[in-house]
Amino acid sequence: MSTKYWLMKSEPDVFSIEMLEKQKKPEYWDGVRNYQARNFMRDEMKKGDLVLFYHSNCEVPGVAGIAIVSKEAYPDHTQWDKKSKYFDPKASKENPRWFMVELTWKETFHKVVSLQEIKEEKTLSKMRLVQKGNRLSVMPVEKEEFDFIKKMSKRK
DNA sequence: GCCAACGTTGGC
DNA sequence: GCCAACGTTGGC
Repeated sequence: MSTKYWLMKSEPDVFSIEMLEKQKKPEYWDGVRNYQARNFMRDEMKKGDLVLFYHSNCEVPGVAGIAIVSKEAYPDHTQWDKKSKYFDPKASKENPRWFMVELTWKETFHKVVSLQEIKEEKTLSKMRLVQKGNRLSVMPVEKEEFDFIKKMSKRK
């Protein structure tokens, strides 16, 4: 199996790449409540896949670093937790609806590759991220796009 | 904080 | 199964 590449969004106020780096342990990616995003995580994400860690809903939205999938999809426990904002009354233990993966920190970019810069690159114009109205929090990216963004993070 | 673009829900 | 109403995401 070859490595796949992904982009996952997180609000840095809630959870940032810096927090992932500091905690020195994997983070489970709970709270995904979108079927398309779930399917990507549950069906396609494999251990060792590489993830562009994207900061959304903040001053400079963009890719802030790289993480690696360290555990493949398993049921998201917050769906059964009545006190959680992610509680889903339609999910049962026998038939879980929502899944999550675990990510381990790999790299924090010296500078964030901003959404604005990404939009300016013709090479990246096919990314789902820059297409109109895209709100997916988990999406696949091409190896070429992944490598290109990594290269952009090293620019002056 | 605004609002466009979606996704989901529920009445019919 | 349609679609209006509502909720959410996320850039700005």
